[in-house]
Amino acid sequence: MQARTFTGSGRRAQIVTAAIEVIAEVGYAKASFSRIAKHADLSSTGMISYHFAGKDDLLTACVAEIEQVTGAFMQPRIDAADGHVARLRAYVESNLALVGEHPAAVRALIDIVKNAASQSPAVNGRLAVFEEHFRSGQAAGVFRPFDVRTVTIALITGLDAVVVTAADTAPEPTELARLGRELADLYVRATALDPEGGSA
Amino acid sequence: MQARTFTGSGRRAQIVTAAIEVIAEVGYAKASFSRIAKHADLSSTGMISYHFAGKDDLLTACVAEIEQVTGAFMQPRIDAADGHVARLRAYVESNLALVGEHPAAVRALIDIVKNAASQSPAVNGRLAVFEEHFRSGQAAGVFRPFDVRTVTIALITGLDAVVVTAADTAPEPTELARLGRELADLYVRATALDPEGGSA
Amino acid sequence: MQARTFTGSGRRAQIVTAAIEVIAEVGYAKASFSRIAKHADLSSTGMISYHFAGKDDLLTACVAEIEQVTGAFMQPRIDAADGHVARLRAYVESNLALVGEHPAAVRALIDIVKNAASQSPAVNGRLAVFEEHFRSGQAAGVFRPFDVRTVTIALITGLDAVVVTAADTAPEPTELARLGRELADLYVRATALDPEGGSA
Amino acid sequence: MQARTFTGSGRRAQIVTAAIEVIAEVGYAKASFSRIAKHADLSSTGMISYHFAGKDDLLTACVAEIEQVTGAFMQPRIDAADGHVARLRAYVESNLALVGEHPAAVRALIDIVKNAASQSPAVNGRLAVFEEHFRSGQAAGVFRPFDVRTVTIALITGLDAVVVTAADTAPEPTELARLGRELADLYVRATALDPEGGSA
DNA sequence: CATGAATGAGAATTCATTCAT
DNA sequence: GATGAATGAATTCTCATTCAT
Repeated sequence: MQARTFTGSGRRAQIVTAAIEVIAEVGYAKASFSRIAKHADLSSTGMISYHFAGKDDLLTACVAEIEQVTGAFMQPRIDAADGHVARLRAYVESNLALVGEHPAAVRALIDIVKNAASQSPAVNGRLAVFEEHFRSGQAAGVFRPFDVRTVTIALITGLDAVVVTAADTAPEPTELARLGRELADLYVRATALDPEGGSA
Repeated sequence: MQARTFTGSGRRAQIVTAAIEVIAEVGYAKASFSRIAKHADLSSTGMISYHFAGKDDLLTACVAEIEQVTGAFMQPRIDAADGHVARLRAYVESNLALVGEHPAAVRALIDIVKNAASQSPAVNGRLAVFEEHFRSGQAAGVFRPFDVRTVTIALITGLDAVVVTAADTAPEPTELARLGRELADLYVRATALDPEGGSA
Repeated sequence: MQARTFTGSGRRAQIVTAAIEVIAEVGYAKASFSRIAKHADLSSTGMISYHFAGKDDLLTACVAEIEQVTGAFMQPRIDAADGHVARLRAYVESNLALVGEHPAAVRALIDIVKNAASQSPAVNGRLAVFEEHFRSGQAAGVFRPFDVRTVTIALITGLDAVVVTAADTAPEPTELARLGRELADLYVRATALDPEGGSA
Repeated sequence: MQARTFTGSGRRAQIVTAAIEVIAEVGYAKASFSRIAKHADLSSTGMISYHFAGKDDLLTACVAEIEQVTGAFMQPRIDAADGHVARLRAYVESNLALVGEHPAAVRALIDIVKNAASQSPAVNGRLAVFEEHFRSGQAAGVFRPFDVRTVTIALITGLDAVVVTAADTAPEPTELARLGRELADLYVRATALDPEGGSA
């Protein structure tokens, strides 16, 4: 059922893997074809241009690959959670746990997202999932009424920033878990219904 | 009395202004000396190198200039607020309001911060102010106990992202005010003490 | 069998040749990538950067190429000479004869040597060969005892200067031969044992 | 009688002094107006262009100044020597002794001479003095007959090279004296008449 | 399919010189 | 006289892309 987001030929996969590692190491801005080719033990950058239509194409492939990997890690944890609030918490916590498993992928993804035009599909995809979650949660009466788009932007980028910070310092799994709980607490409180007995 | 944080000679100021506008327009990554020189009606990029020791120096000057401008707008509004919570709200709301006044400055600053090394003074300065505010608020018993650093990172970057989004769409002042209130609500709730009567 | 000290691909060789000629013409200091590219009919300096890691790399390749050429000319003449003194003479004379055969190579090499840091391998290599020759000659009792290093420096640079001067005026082979004899005489006398019957 | 080789106004002298020090430090090639201005505590390079017609003019002034200084040191020592051979020896030895007194001046002069066009007056001046000395010595029958020009070039540049090497290592005065004697020995032997009893 | 050489635009920086004040 | 801002050409190097083999 799963559409093949996979990178096709061996060469493509090899290049994508190298690109992700390079982006994670030196950042999006400095991830030139040269550097990626060198990292992938390719003798020339022509190779990359041959397999990808351009830098955007390569980046898209990287994002797809990363989402494959991160999805495989996070999705089961999110699915195991019951209810909108628990799923929000599971998202945040599994995202931080992910840092311990695939630090390069995480760092690369966030760096790409940060630098990509905000209209890019990758960015919008992540936003859309969150927005939908909040909207249905509001409909179900478990999230307070707030401007879904604005809150989504704030929370996702905040989460990204914490994840990047964590990835930079490579902390212990227990510390990652703590950060996840901290942030999940923050987000749950931020979106929770007002206490019912409140006079306001 | 105020030491001149101002950009010194006329030319320097002109270049800084142009640089800010260019960064706001095309982004940090593409803000080359060429582009800035063209924007500032300078005949050569050598001009810029003459007035600034390098790209870092120019960027630092830009940040200083922007902080001058934004501080002048936001500080009085923050100072007018009473108490930690109100000040947090004032910060968020005046930051959004600022978008209507100085969209280029806002966009440029955030782009610089995003791309600068996280150790840069500009970044750390903003974080430090927030952290201190949260810490004293916790001591005063108006914020719940949370990991100040983690929460600060999440909230500041979230705010930045909303601000950038707002700057991109150039909404009416009333819409900006609404966004400010939305986000302030979010942050106030996220950091508020638990209701005292709570059974949990 | 001889490992290829040769310049590898055709382009590299072409660039090295052009570089040597340019250095010979305008001197080390003014031998920019631009000039070399123009001389080699390359459309851009990027070409050179593509084939060589930097200016040092190109220069090293030039030196290797020149030493290849000059060695092929001088070595047989030196080897044909018998004894330390005759070999010293053969070195000096064949070096001046070389000017008639490869004036550009000779001029370029000396210019590079002059401007390179004195620690560069090219410089040290030439010195080492001479020093070893003097030392073994002293041990064999055919050269008087002198400070080998100091004398070597003086004689090599003196030889270089005469060679360059000769290269500048492009004299007849017979004139080159005469200059060679003159200088060889000078050096042989300078290093010869004192006459045995000398009272001093 | 001595024409005023002195640098005229205070500013000129200041610039010349700085230029000499900069050339001695970083070499002729990297001795830009910027660097010299900085070294001289001038706020702009325009100052230099104002006082000197161009780089050549400044260099000429440097050479004149250096020759003033070195002449003041060497000339008395040379004049004190009796006879052509002794004067040759005195020249060489005092030149090496000079390294201990004015290392910057020595280094700068040689660097300028090395890089200047061989037709420059500075270069020719030094050669002419030597040539004249050798010629009159030959006429007086104290030097053997040799090609004066060729030998002069070889010996002067050899001397320069040893001097530079010495200047780089900044040895003790006694070591400088030893080097001077070594080289003087070399040159005296190289130019000496054949032993009279020789059958040739 | 794959390669690696070629391309040409663009990057930041340094340079000697000029010129209005 | 003196200044320092301005100039524009030149420097090495990197970039993404193209193309013939």
